Amino acid sequence: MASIRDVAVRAGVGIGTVSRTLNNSGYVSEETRLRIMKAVEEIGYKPSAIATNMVKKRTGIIGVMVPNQEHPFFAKIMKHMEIELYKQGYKCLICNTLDIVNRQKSFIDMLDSRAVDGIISCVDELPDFSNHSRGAIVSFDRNSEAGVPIVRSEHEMGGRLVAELFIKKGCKRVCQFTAGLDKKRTANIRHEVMKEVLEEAGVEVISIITAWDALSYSYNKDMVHKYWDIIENVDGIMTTDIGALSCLSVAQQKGLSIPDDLCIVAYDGTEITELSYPELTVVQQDCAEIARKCVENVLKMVDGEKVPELELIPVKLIERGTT
Amino acid sequence: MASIRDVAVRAGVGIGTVSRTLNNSGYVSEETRLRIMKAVEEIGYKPSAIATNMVKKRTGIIGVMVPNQEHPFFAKIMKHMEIELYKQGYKCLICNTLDIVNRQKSFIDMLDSRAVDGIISCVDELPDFSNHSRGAIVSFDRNSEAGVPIVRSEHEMGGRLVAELFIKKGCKRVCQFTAGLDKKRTANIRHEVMKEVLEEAGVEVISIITAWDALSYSYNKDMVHKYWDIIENVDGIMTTDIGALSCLSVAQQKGLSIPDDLCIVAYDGTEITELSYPELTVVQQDCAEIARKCVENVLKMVDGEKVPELELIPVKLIERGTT
DNA sequence: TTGAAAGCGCTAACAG
DNA sequence: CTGTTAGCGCTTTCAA
Repeated sequence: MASIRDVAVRAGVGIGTVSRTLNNSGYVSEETRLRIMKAVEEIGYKPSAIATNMVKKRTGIIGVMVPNQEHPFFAKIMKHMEIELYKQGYKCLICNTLDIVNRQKSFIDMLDSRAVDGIISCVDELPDFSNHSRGAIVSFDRNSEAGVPIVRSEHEMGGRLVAELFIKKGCKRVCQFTAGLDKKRTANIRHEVMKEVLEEAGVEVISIITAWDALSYSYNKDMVHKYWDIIENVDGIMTTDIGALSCLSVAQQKGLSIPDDLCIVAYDGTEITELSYPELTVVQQDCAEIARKCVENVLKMVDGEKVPELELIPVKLIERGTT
Repeated sequence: MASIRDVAVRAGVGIGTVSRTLNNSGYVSEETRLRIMKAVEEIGYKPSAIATNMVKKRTGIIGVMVPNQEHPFFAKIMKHMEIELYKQGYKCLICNTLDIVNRQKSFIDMLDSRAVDGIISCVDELPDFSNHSRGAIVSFDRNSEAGVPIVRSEHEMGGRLVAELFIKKGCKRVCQFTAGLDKKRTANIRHEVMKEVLEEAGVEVISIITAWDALSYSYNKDMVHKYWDIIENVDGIMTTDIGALSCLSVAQQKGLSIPDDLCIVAYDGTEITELSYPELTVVQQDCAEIARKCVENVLKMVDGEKVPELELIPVKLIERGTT
C-alpha cells in the first residue's frame, strides 16, 4: 500500500510538502502542487485514516448505543443521528445493547480506548463511571444517574396531552401499559403525569406494568390477550406504537368498534401508526430534533465545551382515527 | 492520557514487557506481571486502540451501507449484522445512502483509507471500482455488476411460492407493485418469476412500476389510492410489507372484505406484518441468515480468502389472514 | 525473561 | 516556499 513517502519520492519532494498539498495547509507552489497531484494519481495513493487518527488522536467516530435498533423508534432516531453526524463530518458506530450489560460495557470501553470520540447512549443505567475518563457522552430518552447530560422529549407535556384528549372524548376508565411509574425512568413520566391529570378529573386509571419495551411484536399481542378482561372494560388506552397497534388488531378481532368502544392513543408516533385502519391517534416524538440535539451536544463535549444537563424536546398530538 | 510508557516507568520495566503482559504474548514472570498490573491499575491506564490500529493496520470495523436503516427490512438486517459482527469481535459502522451517490462514494472511500476493514453493501450500483483496491466488500439483496460477491434471498423461490398460492386460492387477476421487471436488480426477480408462473397458469398479471422501495409510508398509501381503480378489479396483490399494509388499510377503508374480495401477500415478512388485523400472509426473508452469511464472507475476504460469487438464502411462505 | 530499538504513516513545528 | 525532524502509542524483532 502506497504511503506518503512513496508520493514524495516519486514527485521528488519532501513528505512535509506532500502533506501540505494534500491537506491544503501552508504554502505550496502551484508547480510542485501539480507535480505532487500527478504522483498521487499515478501510484494511486490514498492517505491512511489510521495514521491521521494517530497524530490527531481522534477517530471522527461517534458511537450510538440503543437497546435494539430494529425497534421503529430507535431505527428512526438512529437514522437521523447518522445523517446529522455525517453532516458534521463524523461517522456513526452502532451498538445494540439487547439489555446485555457486557455489551454496554464493552461499548463504553471504546471511549477509554479512544476508539470513538464520543458516545450517544440510550440505556437505563449507565455503568459506573468512577473509573472512567467520563469523556464525551450524552444520554437520550433515558435517565443515567451518572451526571451525564440528557436529551429527551417533554413527556410531561405528552402525558398531559393524552389525558386531556381522553377527557375531551368523555372517557371514564382509562388503561395504560407502562414499564413502571417510577419517574426516574424518563419514559414513565408520561404515564405518571397522565395518571395525575386524569385522576384529578375523576377518571379512573388502570396501570398495567409490563416489559412493554420489548421489541417482540408477538409479546405485545400476548399481553393484550392476557389482559383482555381489563381492556374490554375500559374506554381509553395509551401505550407505545407497537402496543397500540396490537390493541387495535386484537380489538378488531374481538369485534370492538374503534373508536366508539375504545379510544387508542399511541405514544412515539413513528410511521407504522399510519398503516392501520383506522390510523392511530398519536403523541409524536420529534426524533429528528432529538437526534440533532444529541449530536450537537456530544460534539460540543468532544471539543471540551459544556452542555446543558437537560434538553427538552416538545411533542405533538396528532388526532387520527382511533380517538 | 496515560500511555504504555507511563506504565513501564511506574513498574520499573520496559514498554515491551508491558505490552507482552497486556497482550498475553511472550514470557513474563509472574512477579513482574503483578507489578505491571498494579501500575496499570494505579494510573488507570487504558491502551489506545488507535495506536494498536496503526501497527496492526486494522481497525476492527466493518461498514454496513443500506438505503435507509429505518426501513423495517434493513433495520432487521442491520441489527443481525451488528450482533454477528460483535460475536466475531468486530464493530459496525453505518451509512444510510439515502440514494445519494456522494454518500455511497464517501463510504466506499473508507475502504481505501483503511478506516474500515471491509464493507457490506446494499446499493443498486456500486461506484466504479477501477481505481479502487477493491478490498473486502460484499453485497446483499442487490446486484452490483462490479464482480462483488453477493448474498441474497432465493427470490426465484419466493416468486414461485406466491404464484402458487394465488393459483391455489383461485385468483384470476393479480397485481404486483414492483420497482421494475429488470432481473438485474435482484429484488425484481420475484416479480418476474411470479408473473411467469402465473401467466403460464392462465392468470392475468398487472405490474405497476413504482418507486416502491421508498420508505415513505405516506407515499405507499398515495400509490394505493392512485391505482385504486386497478386494485379494486384484481383478486390478488403482492408487494412489500409496507405496501401490503397500505393496501390492506385502504381496502378496509373502502369496505372490501379481506381475503374474500382480495388476497394480499407481503414480501419480506418483517414483524410489522403481524400487527394488522387480519395479519398478513407473507413470504419471509431470513434476515438473520443473510446477515450471518454477509459477515462470514466479508471477514473471510478481510483475511484474504475467496468467497462464493453468489449465496442464496431460502425464503419461507407463512399463510396468515390475508389469503 | 526482559529491555532497547525500529518502525506503522502521518502531521506539525522548525530551520532554511 | 520546502525539506527535515520529532513524535503520536503501540507491537515486534533482536539481543542481552
